[in-house]
Amino acid sequence: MARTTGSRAEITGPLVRDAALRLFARHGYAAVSMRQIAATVGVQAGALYAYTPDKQALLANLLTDHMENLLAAWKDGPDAPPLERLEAFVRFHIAYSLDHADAVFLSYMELRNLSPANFAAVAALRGRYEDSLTAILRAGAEAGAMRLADPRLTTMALIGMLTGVTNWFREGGRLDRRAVADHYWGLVRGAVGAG
Amino acid sequence: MARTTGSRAEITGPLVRDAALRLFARHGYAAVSMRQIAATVGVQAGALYAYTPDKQALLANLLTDHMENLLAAWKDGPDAPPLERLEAFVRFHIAYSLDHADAVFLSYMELRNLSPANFAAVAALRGRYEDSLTAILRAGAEAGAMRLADPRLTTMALIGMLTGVTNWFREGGRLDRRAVADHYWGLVRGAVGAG
DNA sequence: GTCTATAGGCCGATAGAC
DNA sequence: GTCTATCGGCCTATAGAC
Repeated sequence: MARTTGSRAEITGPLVRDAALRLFARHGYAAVSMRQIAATVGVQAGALYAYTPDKQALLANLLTDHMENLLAAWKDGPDAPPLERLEAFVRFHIAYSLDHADAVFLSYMELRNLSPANFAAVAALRGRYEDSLTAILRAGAEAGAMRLADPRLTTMALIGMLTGVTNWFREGGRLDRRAVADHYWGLVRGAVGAG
Repeated sequence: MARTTGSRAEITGPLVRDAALRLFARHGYAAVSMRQIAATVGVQAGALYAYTPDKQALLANLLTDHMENLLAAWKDGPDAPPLERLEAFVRFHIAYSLDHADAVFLSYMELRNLSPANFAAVAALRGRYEDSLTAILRAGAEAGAMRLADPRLTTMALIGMLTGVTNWFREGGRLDRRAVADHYWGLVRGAVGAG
């Protein structure tokens, strides 16, 4: 069923979200005006309110969608050996973070600009993602494949280390993505006592 | 030499900086108005301009001072064994980050709001700090006390991991600072192949 | 050093035409 | 769905009195 001309809602909506994500990540939520977002998309400011009730909802939507997409993209293999599961997690997390650097940056930089209800929703999703790594670490420790003092602290430490790659990695630099992932996996393996 | 009454410049100046640091870290640079800072200090907005030429200089000053203080506080012992130097760095970095959480958070969250010149100055200071860890790792690898594939990448990974402690650590939580530092040191030791 | 007052401007959001 | 026009408000920074 081809659409007739007149409505551009299906393309403007995503464009608004893309522009907002990019601008919020680059300049900060508070520093970006609705007028700037509109100008990037190529519409007037008033038109944005056909796609979001207000600026705050636009941010909350970007962050919750990002966390849901992240959770949906991570496919654990609970029956595989723990070290294989951990390696898969490391490579997945690095690749996903680099592929969605704006969303990753935004979702731990602008949590403070969410309403309490929206904050709780995003925090809960993040907790579920962290839990999936903790489960791998526990399984590895129980199976004797890893040596670690505190699975929860190790979870936070490893996620911090892996996410940090977005702070310095540059496409076309000395190391490509594959080399970076290989090196990080070596560091993680050592950290969990499986060197 | 006791001061007579009349001038409160010596106390207002630091109060302005403290209030700005705290408010910028909590709400973001762009979201905080000069009026809010002034109200926190207990003066009118116009009075702030006796201490800073503008809002941007206030931010730049906070960030460069933070990096200079960090560099001044870190005392390496180049003649000690590399593993001892690394342990000292780990414990120092965690303690300093937790003691100055607002400044740490601000100085990698608001770099984008610096003018190019101010950005370059802060980035150069940060580079010097990173170099001091890289030097320890190189010394450890040469002495055979550590096994690592890439000292520079390992530097970025370790600093990311250690700084990340500010994202989740809460005073009075399950683990105290000493326990957290002990655990992180164990992870770092494993990561550099000195487990 | 701090105040009051204000200039000049951009903000988020809405109303109503098309 | 998008436009133009606009309301009411808050912003940074400055001027001039004390």
